[in-house]
Order: sequence, then structure tokens, then C-alpha cells
Amino acid sequence: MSQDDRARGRGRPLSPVLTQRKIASAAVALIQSRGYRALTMSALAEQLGVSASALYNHVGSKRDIMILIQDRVNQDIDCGAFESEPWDVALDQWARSYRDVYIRNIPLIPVMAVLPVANSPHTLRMYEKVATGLTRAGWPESWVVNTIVAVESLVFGSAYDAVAPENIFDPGELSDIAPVFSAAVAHRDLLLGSVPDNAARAPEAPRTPSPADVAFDVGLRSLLAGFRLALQALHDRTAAD
Amino acid sequence: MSQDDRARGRGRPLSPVLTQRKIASAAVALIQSRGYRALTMSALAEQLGVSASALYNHVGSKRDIMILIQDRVNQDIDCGAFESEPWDVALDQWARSYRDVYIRNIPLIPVMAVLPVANSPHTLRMYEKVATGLTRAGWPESWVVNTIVAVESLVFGSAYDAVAPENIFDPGELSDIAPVFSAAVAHRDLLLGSVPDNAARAPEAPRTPSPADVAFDVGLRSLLAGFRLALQALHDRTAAD
DNA sequence: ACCTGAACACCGTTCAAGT
DNA sequence: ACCTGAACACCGTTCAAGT
Repeated sequence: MSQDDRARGRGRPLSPVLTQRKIASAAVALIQSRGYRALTMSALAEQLGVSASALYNHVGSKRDIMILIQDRVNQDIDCGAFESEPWDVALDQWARSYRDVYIRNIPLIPVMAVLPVANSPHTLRMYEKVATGLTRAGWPESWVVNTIVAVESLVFGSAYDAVAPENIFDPGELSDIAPVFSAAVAHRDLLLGSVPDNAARAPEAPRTPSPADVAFDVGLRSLLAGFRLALQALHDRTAAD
Repeated sequence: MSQDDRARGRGRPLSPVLTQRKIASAAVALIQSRGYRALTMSALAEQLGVSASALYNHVGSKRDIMILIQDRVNQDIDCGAFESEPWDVALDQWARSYRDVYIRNIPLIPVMAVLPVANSPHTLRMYEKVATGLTRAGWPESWVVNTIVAVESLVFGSAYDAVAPENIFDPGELSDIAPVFSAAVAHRDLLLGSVPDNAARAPEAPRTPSPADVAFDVGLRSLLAGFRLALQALHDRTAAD
């Protein structure tokens, strides 16, 4: 598994074997193949053919590695629509892509959500594309960040919901203390067919939407509709001056 | 610190010293006084005057304890408005209270977001109040759960944002690669005054809103505006039949 | 400066022994 | 059934020793 099976001697190698880049790449590869639970300092070190303590010559903590991963992963979020589409269509596509990426990277949510952007160049580039798109579409500068934050908040929350068990809202034996809610849950399941058969679908066919997908869709559409109203109200007001 | 300093003998006590209730209460008290980081099985056991392994006679894992805590904490969320106010006002107040509670209980978010509701009676009661309010206001049964999920998603994401460092979007040295975004961030900070002086405010005065509060406000208002439109469109359509 | 290897200070959890 | 106390199988991190 390690890159080189010949053991290294005890002292400093002639040229450094590690860099932050290599650590990040190995971490992403490890997550890809064995998941976030397998991302330990020892496993990462083994993947790199190095002892765990060697990592600390290049990063201060495991959290630093999570930050490196986050900046890589954010490159997968599709911001392309901001260059060609109207702002609301672009925001919609961005949000959906953003959620897809974080559904595959749930443990990054608590990191990304509270992480200063200062040392994440790719993340910053993403925000720049979004901010440019909104500004060009006539959004006032003072609203741009709040809009981004609101969409991101919905995205992170929805990503969690998407990895929840399918039957998360089933009241089980307690349905008698929540009859109205239980009926609503039953009705929801009915509409969707409780087990969308994604395993058997054609590889290119779009995955039948899960309950979580539908809820996100409802939320995102409503949020964007609200944004459109707010922007319109602003333009009406300034036109009246 | 422990409840009783006399050491217990080695065998089974005459009457059980632990219950799930007592464990949950001690956990909440521990979190209250020392924070989530201090909630370890050993610390909890010490608080209860018991050895750590004794806890496993009453819960299967630490996660089970988190679930007990979650059901307690959810009792603090204010659903009262659903009994008196229009649905959109009620949803607004519910969401704000919900966020306040989870800002103080961030580590519960990954638990609550993916947790089946089946064994959380108080949580289920909360959903029942919300579902009843929405249904009474004319929301179709099939929309109720999606609406709740969308609001919750925004709430969880916004709670994370609220505990992020104040300057989370400051581009630092990288501002030249994101000029438009950097200008928007600077403009946002300007509007708010970068350090709201909450420490010095009068105890009863409302806390001056943080950037995160404003972003949540924008998001929630927009989401609710979108919901109003959707509900109106539905009623127009059924009225035309 | 940058590696190794041993050690540290924790975790949550298991389990035999005891009553 | 329900406790104790020792032990287990991990964590992330530190640090002296080596080149």
C-alpha cells in the first residue's frame, strides 16, 4: 500500500518526501476509497509511506488537513452558469451542485461552514464567480454576501437531510401523539413511492428524486422566488426616485 | 463533584443508581457548565458518582446519550405561535427560536439532522404543532413535511454560520484574486459596524444583530415569501376548477 | 529541516468478577 | 440486573534522537 516499501533510515531524508500537496492528494484518495472514517493520521501516513509524526512537519493538526481537503473538494462545485445564465438560474444550478458535492463530503460541513476563507484560494475563486454574477445582474453590493450565506445555509442543512435514513420521519410507535404530522409523513411517502429503485435504473437515466431531493427543491425554489421579489421591490423603489 | 463520596461496593447495588433520565439530566448539566467538549463518558460518570462502564447498562453508546439530550433540548424550541398567529408569522418565530437553540447546541446538529424521530417524543410533539398549524392554515398535506424540512435545513446551516468567526469571509492576502467578492464583504462589514458591542449593551436591550443574524433574516424572509407565493398559486389554481 | 520510533494523554467500549 | 475495575483498541499529538 505504501508508496515505497524500502524502509527509510532514521534521520532527515536527502530531499523532503512530503509536501502539503501530497498530503492533500493522499487524503482525498483515502477518503475516495475508504471513506472519511478511515481518514486517520496513521492511515494517511501509511498511504504516504511515512510515520504519522512526520505529517506534523507540514501541517499543524488534522483540522489543517481537513481545510486542505475542503479547498480541493470545492473545485468540484459547478459555478459555470454564472457566466451564461440569468442570476436565478445560475444560483439554482450552483446550489444543486454545491449540495451534491457536500452530500459526498458530509464531515466537511462543520469545517467549511465555520472556516475563514482566507487560506482557501479555490473556495475564494468560487465566491468571486458567484459575487460577479450577482453584481452583474443588478444585485446591490450590500446584499451579495447575505444571499450567498443564505443559499449555503440551505445547502448544508439539505445535505445532512439527504444522508439521513429514508424513514427519518416515521413516528413508529408514537404516531398517536402526532396524528396530523404522521398523516403528512404517510402522504409524502405515498407520493414518492417509498423506495425509489435507483439501483436498478439505467446508468444514464436521472436518478428518481428522493424525499430529501424534493424537499431541497421546494426550499430552493421558494428561496429563489423570494429573492426575485426582493430584487424587484428594490428596483421599483429606486426607479420611483 | 460526585453525588455521593462514599464508595460503592463491588457488586450490584440494592437499588439501581442510574436511569436514562438521570443520565440525560447529568449530561445536560455538564454541557451547561463545561460545554460539549467536556461531555465524555468518564466525566459524565464522575458527575453521576459512578464508573464509566456503568453507563452501558442503560445506554448502548454515547450517541444514544446525544439522542436523549436532543429530545430534551428540542423542548426549548418555541412553537407557541402556531396556536395564535398566521402560519407565516408562526413559521418565522419557530425558525428563529429553533436557530437560537441550536446555536447553543451545535454538536447536536449532525445528530438531530439525521436522527429518526421515532424515539424522540418531545421532538415529535414539536413537529405535530407545526404540522397542525400549517394544515389549519390551508397547506395541503403533501407539502407540510417538505416545508418543515426546508425551514430546518436553513436553520441548521444558519446556526453553523452564526458560530463561525466574525471575519470568516475576509479574503486576507488573497483579496486580489477575488476583487468583486472582497468589495461585497467590505461593504457588508461597513453597514453593520464590524464589531457590534454586545458585551456593553443593557441587559434587556435586544442584542445588535450580527452579520450572521442578518443573513439568516434575509434567507428566512425570502423563503417565507416564496412559500406565500406557492400557496397562493395553489389556491388560485384550485379556485379555477 | 525533516524524518523515525517511542511515548503520552486521552477516547469510547468490553468484560470478568462481584453482589 | 447492575455495579466496579481492569483492559482493549484505538485516537491525535509530542518529542528526543538521528541525519
